[in-house]
Amino acid sequence: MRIGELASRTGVSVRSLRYYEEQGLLASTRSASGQRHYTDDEVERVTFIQRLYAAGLSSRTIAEVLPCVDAPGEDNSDAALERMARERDRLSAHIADLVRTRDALDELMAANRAYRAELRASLAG
Amino acid sequence: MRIGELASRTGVSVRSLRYYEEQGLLASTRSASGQRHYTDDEVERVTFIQRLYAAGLSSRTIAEVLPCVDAPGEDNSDAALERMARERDRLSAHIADLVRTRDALDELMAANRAYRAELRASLAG
DNA sequence: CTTGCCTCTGACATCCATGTGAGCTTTTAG
DNA sequence: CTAAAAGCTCACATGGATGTCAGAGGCAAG
Repeated sequence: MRIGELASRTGVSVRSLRYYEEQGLLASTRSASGQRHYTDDEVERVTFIQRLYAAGLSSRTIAEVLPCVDAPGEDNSDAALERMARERDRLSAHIADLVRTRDALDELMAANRAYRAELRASLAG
Repeated sequence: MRIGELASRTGVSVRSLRYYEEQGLLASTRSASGQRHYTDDEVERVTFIQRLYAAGLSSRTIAEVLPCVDAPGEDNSDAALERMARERDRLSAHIADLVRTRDALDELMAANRAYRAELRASLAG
C-alpha cells in the first residue's frame, strides 16, 4: 500500500510516517518513481510505535528498542532488550505516579461534593 | 520563604515557578523591594501542579482546575469541578492505555527470552 | 490528453515548558 | 563596607513531534 493508505489505516499523519522513516523507525520499499510502499505488517508496527510515543519514549529510544521486536534473540538485540527492560520499569513507575494523581483528583472531587452537600443541607435546615 | 527556597524544596526551577505565576497557577506576595514571598502551603501546591503537568495537563487546563482546590464548593468552581472530572476520566483512559503498553512490553521481553533459551538449548543439545 | 488526487523533497512554522543570559537591585555573610 | 549570592525583568533559545506550504512529478479515470 502507499503512504496515504497506511496513514488512514493507522490514524497517523503522512507527515509523521515520513518522520518515522527519517528516524529509522519504519522502512519502506520505493517504487521506480520513488513512492513509498508498505506491507500490511507495517500497520501493526506503526500503531506500536504510536503506543511507545504515548508511553513517553522519544524517537531515539524507540529506535533503540525496536531491534528487539524485529530480531528476537539476536545478539545485536541484547542492548535493545536491556533498554526495553529499563523503559518498562520507567513506564511502570510512571503509571504508579499517574494512579496516585488520579486518586488525588478523586479525593478532591469527593471533598468538593461533600462540601456542596453540606452547604445545601445547611441551607435547607 | 523566597523563591529559591521554594525551588529547592519542590525540586522545581526558579524559572518554572515564575512561569507558574505568569500562568496564574501560583500567587506570591511581594516584599517592598519586589521579591516574591511564599508560605509553606505553596510547597504542596507546587508539587500538585507538577503532578498535574506529569499527568499531561497544560497550564491552561491546570488553571481551569485549580479553583476547585482553592475554593471547594464555591459557585465559581462549578466549571472547575466539571473540568476536573473530565481530566480525571482522560487520565484514567490514559493509564489504561499505558498498562496495555506495559503488558505488550512484558510479552515482547518474555518472547525474546524464550527465544534465547530455546536457542541455547538447541546449541547445547 | 487532461483533470484531479496522491506523492515527493525541502523548508519553515508551531506549541509549550524550560533553559539561559544580560543588566540591574536586594539581601546576606564576612 | 564590600563581595558573594540571590532576585528581578525582559527576551531569546531549545527540543521534538507535527503542521503546512511550495514546487514538481506520478498515476488513474473520463
